[in-house]
Amino acid sequence: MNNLVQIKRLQRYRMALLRLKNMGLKKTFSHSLSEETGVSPVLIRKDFSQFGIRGKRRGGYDIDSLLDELKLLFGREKEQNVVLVGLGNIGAALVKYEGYRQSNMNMVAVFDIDPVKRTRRYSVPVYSLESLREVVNAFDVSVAILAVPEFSAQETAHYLVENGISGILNFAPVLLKLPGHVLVNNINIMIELERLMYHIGVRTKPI
Amino acid sequence: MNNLVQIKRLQRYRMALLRLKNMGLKKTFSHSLSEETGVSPVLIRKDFSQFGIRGKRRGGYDIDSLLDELKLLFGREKEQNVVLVGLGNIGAALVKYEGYRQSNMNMVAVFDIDPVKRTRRYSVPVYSLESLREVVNAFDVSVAILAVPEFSAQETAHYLVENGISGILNFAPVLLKLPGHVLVNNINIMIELERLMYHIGVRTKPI
DNA sequence: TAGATTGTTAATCGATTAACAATC
DNA sequence: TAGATTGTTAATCGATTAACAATC
Repeated sequence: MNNLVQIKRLQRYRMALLRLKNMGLKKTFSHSLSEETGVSPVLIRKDFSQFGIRGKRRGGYDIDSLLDELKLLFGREKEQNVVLVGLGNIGAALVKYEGYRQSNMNMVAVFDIDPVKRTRRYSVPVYSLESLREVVNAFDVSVAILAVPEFSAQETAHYLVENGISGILNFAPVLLKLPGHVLVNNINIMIELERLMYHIGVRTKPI
Repeated sequence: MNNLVQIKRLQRYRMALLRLKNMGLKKTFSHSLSEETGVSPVLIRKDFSQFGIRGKRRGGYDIDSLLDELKLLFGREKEQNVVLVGLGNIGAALVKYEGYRQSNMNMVAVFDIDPVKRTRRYSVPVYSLESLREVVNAFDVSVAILAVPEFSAQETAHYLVENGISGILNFAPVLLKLPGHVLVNNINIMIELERLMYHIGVRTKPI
């Protein structure tokens, strides 16, 4: 099993389960989850089975316990701290975003080189990058959101890694070159739009 | 070949090529591109070959022509229009974002149900959702960015599809249920962070 | 020419599915 | 019990890699 792909599927199952729970359902079956997620029923059962999640032979899966097991699997019982670097358009939107609490995450600090931006008042303190190491140590941070301009992304990412960060959610539209032990997830809006357009185009293209 | 995965790789090659071009290089080789992207040299050559992109047996690939061919492949020579729906935190950041032009995309309109938000002045006009169909027809829009709150995402997405949208870049943290012909790309910040944390956690977990 | 690199065909590997046994 | 569903083992399928031929 390609673990990366499998983990993505597990996250997808969880989103579907939240939806079903929200609709007031208590239990579900591999075929219902399949309908919600587009993943085949066998594969769903196999994924669950491989992570030690068991259903009832005839009664399907209990939604609440499924969600609990997934939460456990993703280590979401204990709160995890993140930092944000860069207070531009996207950075500002990300500080104001309210969803962290709900996912048991906590944004403990924001960093920006611009002193003017550091005077802005958010629910999260804004520091100069010089304080990064201190914050990383104090709050045991291993993951950072990188939302700086393209031209400084590589340099800043490198600085983050030097100061103890080992996972980066990168919003800058560049391929970061970092030591092999560092994990990077890229969010690139243009690339996502482009891929949508490509697939739509191909589909509607005359033979 | 899983076309979805292959297309993602091609986009990745392009990002690497832009970096190399930026560094002043004129040509490259499958092994250099491999170093930049983490994809094996054979697979890179195979990908190019399958899309009819040819190198020189001994001289590698010309970066500019490679970029041209990829641009052509992704249909990026002709401008494509998109709309944005939802002017919340993320929506506001996305209107202000400057990268569309560069990718030969054009945001032609923003939609929000809140009349107060419609008075805000951006470089893009803000309308009520009632005008959606008109804009879609006038500007031949097939892709929309959805940045509305979670509770209204499903309903709004459905409305978009009813009015001619067939590709959605979804920022709302929900699994959208839409007709099979509609393509959805999800951008979910919490899920990305969570996956980073999972992989870091697994890696550092004691045996 | 020798060496380096592309491009392709065959082999391998891993992920998904089919078949079916287990059981509630 | 019969029927429905899970969970697993074996088969298939597709994607990646290995091997190598082509050629600049």
